[in-house]
Amino acid sequence: MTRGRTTYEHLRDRLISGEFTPGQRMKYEDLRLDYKLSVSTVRELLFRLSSIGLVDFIEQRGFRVPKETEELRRDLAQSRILLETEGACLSIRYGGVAWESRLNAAHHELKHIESHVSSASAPPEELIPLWSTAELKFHRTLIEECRSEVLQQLHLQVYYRFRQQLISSNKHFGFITENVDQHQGILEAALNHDEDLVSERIYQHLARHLPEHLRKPPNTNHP
Amino acid sequence: MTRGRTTYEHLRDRLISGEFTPGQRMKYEDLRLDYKLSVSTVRELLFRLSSIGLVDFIEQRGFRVPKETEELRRDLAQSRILLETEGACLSIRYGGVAWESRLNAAHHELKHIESHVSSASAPPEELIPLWSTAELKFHRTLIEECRSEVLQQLHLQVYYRFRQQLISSNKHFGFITENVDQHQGILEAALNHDEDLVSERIYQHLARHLPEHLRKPPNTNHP
DNA sequence: TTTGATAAAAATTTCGAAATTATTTATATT
DNA sequence: AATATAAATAATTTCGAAATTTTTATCAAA
Repeated sequence: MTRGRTTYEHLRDRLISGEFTPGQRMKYEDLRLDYKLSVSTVRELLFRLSSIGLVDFIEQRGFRVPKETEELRRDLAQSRILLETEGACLSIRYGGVAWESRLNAAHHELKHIESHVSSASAPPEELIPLWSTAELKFHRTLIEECRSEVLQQLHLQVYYRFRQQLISSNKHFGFITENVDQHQGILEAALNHDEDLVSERIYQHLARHLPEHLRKPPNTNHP
Repeated sequence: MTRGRTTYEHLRDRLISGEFTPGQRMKYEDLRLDYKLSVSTVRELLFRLSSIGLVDFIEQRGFRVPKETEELRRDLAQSRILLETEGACLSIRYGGVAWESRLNAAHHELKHIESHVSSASAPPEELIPLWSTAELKFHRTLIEECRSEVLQQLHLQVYYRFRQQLISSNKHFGFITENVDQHQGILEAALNHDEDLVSERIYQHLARHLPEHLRKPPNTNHP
């Protein structure tokens, strides 16, 4: 494994766990010192990160952590709904028992972590990365049998950016108690092969990030 | 404007006009000589290109022009349908007269070029870039009032990759006579604010890239 | 002839500095 | 005091070469 790759992933995780302030400049010099790399390598890494939207690049004035805006959060939530409902419905259609079993496993893992988070008075800091990983895994598994690499790639991008937007605004890193039931609900609908219900529940899962006038259930893609 | 930027765009256009063979290696040395740049700069450009999927990057073995596969073409067509129908329907809902007028203009431009292409016995080589630009413009205008920056970004990525897949397989660079009527049909449905019909026609426009068993009209998102 | 090891060549990755451009600070003018 | 200009500083962009890794070529053994 190259140093570029490992550093890339490390930096990516820092970016989605809110270690940088929105709007902050990502200076080559700082990162060069952090990771003991040359500027060119740092620049290259930042380009890779910008390709999934985790940093913004502006010609001749470098890289910045994206600003947090209500608008972008809404946009990302809406895009997630579009991609995830489509992906989930296709997975229900094409996925077999093996998939259902993997989805079950991913949910079990997630539920386990969420129960720990919920029971504590304050969400314990050290569970953040664990929960993040498990939540991503669950949502990725949900769409993984859609038979569209492109859809899955796009979804991953949007998911990362969405998480990044939540992390620094929400002190609870995007976790709310409702999540537990919502994840459960999505799982059950998927196992029942109910495409409409899955769509509906994915929508409800993300609806709180939409403005009031958009908070009506979308008409399903798959009657 | 930096040299990086101009070269980036030049290279992007070469990639979507089929100047490179699918599977071909993008060697630093070759490009360095072509553009009189250093390797690091070339590498950086390739990373930027890979971020929109126009070249594939593999750790430790550089960049390649993506292979052409039936599968990927189908995937990209399907993804375009998803994004473009959603974007078009939202644009119909939110866009005003100004948008309709811009869409009309974009279509007029496209139609003009397409009439030239159709009348000729063989599609004239020099019209390829003109047609490409006009087609992109039309489809981008179609979704530009959807109020989702993210959706538009994703669509652009998918569009570029789709075009790249078509170019080298099809000697006619993706142009067929049916396009003329199809574009006309999409325009008319949009101007009539008929979301279902727009979805249906966008679908038909791209359906020939789908395998037989998927060639039924999708159930509309917006009853 | 094929297989597999070894050496040579070619390509990729990383570096640190030079050149360019933006930003800040200081100075002068209205 | 406010604005504009100029110098100083800081950051970005580009370079070309060194270090590493992969690929290709060569040759001996089965």
